[in-house]
Amino acid sequence: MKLTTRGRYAVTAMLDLAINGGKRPVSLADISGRQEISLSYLEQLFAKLRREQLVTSARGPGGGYRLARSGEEIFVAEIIDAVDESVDVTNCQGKGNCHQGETCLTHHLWEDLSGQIHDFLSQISLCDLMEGRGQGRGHRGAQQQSDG
Amino acid sequence: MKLTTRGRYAVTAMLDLAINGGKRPVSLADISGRQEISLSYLEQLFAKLRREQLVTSARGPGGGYRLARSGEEIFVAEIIDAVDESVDVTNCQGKGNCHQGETCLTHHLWEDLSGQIHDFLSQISLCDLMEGRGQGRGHRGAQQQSDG
DNA sequence: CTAATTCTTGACTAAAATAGTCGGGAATAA
DNA sequence: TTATTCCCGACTATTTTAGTCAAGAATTAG
Repeated sequence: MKLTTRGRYAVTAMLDLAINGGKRPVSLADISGRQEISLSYLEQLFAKLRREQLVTSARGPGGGYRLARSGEEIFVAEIIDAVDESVDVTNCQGKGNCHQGETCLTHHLWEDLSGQIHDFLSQISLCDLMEGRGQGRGHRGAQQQSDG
Repeated sequence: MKLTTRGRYAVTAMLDLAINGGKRPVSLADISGRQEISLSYLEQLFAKLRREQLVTSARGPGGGYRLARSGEEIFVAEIIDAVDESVDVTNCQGKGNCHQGETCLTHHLWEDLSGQIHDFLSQISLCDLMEGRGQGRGHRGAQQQSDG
């Protein structure tokens, strides 16, 4: 698991798709305009998102992209996984050739931690983000209250 | 919040410090040897860790670094924050000059999400990692059992 | 004091990742 | 047929990451 601007772009774009995608597909040009992400960069990202079957595409005029599933069934972790290859936690690549075990220990721990973050993000769907729920549980105190 | 190998190095190094640091400080040379991280790179990381008061230093023979607080009071999020400047979630820098509000919406959401990850990592202390608890709750099933 | 050890700092470099560009194509709807 | 849109690969610039080097300051041991 890795967390960079690239993943943010992908989540943002998918969210745009979720928000603006009704019956008709949404073109990358539209997303590019709204979210101020370069078109060609979006193309690269969506190539990956399509490969991971998070979106479907339609060519030709009026074409564009659609979510492959409903927003409730697409999770942030999937999106980030699709576009950000995960860091390799490897000095030893699991070869077990760490001289002292210490190395392996910390690698294991990081891997575990990374897995927890992944699990965490696997609970947050596009729908959750849209509805401002974030994660569906109360969290971070009072951010919902200002306009309540 | 950002999650890269650099942060992993920092967490690993701090964990090494927590494990191997008794009464005497631990030298970067030792950590470098054990964790196979280049000495000079560690120097850079620890400069930041020291600036953020996560470690204290002692020069001269027998010198090295010590945790500034107990392992229970140092959290993963702090370590990562210290060495990885956070991604800026900004097209509009909060200036509010987003033409449609859409942009601001997604930025806000990402910011929120990022905050949640941060909160999550703020709950995990070095001690938790050492004790293999990860986060102190049951999670990810059976990872402790293989060598039990 | 001297010498060895260790942190401290800054400048520099190489390699990789990120973000973005360009150009040609293929499918499709109008 | 033509405009639109995805599709794809190669290319480039910038930034970040990781690592190197060298000089210097503090401290302990002898």
